[in-house]
Amino acid sequence: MQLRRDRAWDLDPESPIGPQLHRILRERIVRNDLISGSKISEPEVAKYYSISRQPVREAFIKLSEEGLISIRPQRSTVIKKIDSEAVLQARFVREAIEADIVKLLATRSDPVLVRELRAQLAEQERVAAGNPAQFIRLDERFHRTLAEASDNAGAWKFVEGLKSQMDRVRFLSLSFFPMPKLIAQHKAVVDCIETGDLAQAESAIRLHLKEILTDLPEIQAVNPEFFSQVSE
Amino acid sequence: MQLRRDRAWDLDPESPIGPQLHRILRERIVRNDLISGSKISEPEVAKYYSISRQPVREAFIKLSEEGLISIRPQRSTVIKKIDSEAVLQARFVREAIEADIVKLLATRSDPVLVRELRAQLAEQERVAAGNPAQFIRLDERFHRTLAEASDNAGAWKFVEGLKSQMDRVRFLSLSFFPMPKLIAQHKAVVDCIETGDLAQAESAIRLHLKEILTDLPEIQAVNPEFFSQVSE
DNA sequence: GAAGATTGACTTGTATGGAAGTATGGAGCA
DNA sequence: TGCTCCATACTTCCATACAAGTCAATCTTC
Repeated sequence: MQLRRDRAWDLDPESPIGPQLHRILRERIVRNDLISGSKISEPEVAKYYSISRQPVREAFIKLSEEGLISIRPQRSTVIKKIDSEAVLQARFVREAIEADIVKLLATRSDPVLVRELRAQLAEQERVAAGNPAQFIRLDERFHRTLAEASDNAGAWKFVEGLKSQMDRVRFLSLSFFPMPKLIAQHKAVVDCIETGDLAQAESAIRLHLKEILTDLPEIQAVNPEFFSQVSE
Repeated sequence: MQLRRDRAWDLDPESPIGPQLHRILRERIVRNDLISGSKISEPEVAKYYSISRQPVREAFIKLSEEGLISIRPQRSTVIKKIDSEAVLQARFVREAIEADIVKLLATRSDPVLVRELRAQLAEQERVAAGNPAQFIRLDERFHRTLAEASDNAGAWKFVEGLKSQMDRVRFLSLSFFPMPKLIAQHKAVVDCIETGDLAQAESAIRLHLKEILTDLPEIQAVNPEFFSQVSE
């Protein structure tokens, strides 16, 4: 498969290799740098990164649990195509979690948090025009900030896992996705947190997280080769 | 450590050993069969089950991700004590997910599902008197049925991971936990699903999942040695 | 007797070799 | 030409060996 054409994905031989490799491979899969549907094998990756097969195997197992690859013993391991059903389920769970998080934040209405969020909003608007990839980073930071501010840092670990499924879709269509709209939705959430309006805050974040529902069919129609759906 | 005194926890050499061992060890930890705070090592477990270190290692990694053990490289691996903070966070996330699931089910109000749930309620009442451990199984089945009926089978995978933290607390005090009350709460949820009352359904499941909040302090006070809290 | 250095028995992380199963391509035959 | 069989090259899974770090007890030294 097309493992070559790497860039700065280097790993530090001083710290445990397995987890490092897991992050690297996940990133490459989510960004569609590693093409979905293609095969990938332990010795191949091991040789490429000049490490043994054991850490590779451990990374593979984690990727498999996230639903990004499919390990078929004695057959092969393939990078799964995007399963739109899995994306929808991840989105459902994520909406449920973040809705409760935002409700919690609205009951508190912490001024320090609001100021931090507004600073992030400004930064989002600054990069909104030109850099979609960078915006995705800022978006992740925004949602992580919400989770951690609710004293549920543990909750973010789950949301993070759910995001990888959704992010695969996003990276498919970096060009057309409506950053100004998303920023406005972020702003609505912050406003409701500030005013302490629970119901409005909840519906604002739920609306925001439903955005992908409208985009998904389009993106899937444009890039059918990246989705499993009926085929296979 | 006290790995001996096993019972029927045997593994099938025909199917992959790593995942099997993971389930077995998780079960033993959750049931406090393996004492929290004690050390556990790869070669020890490998020798006991007459397998190599490799599958054991894979099981350990998974347990570590669930927050049940703590792997300290070159030092040792210990079975984590119950972190009441982690329990609370798991509970929070679980409530959020299941609340949305039940809301979804109430909008549909599927008679077939309701009949299935009522059958489970009857079974719960049948064993309620004598067998707390069996009740926990039925309780898990009840909640899993809800998740799967919402066409979000994927969501259950997450709830399952969250449950392990909460179940550790439950197994600490099998004697005093109010099965009739819990069954009544289950029944309230089913009733609301049947009548299609979204708001009532949501508050019913949320109330049900808040039950552990009242029990946790008591249980922790009675069994302080199983909790981390202040000490380390 | 007390404090410090050292050796040895642990721990987990990584590397490598063998075993069992599967897919594939070519040879042989009808 | 088309089908069957078989050998070979893959794959993942498990076992074993080595490497590097940590901890504790013991021995030495003051």
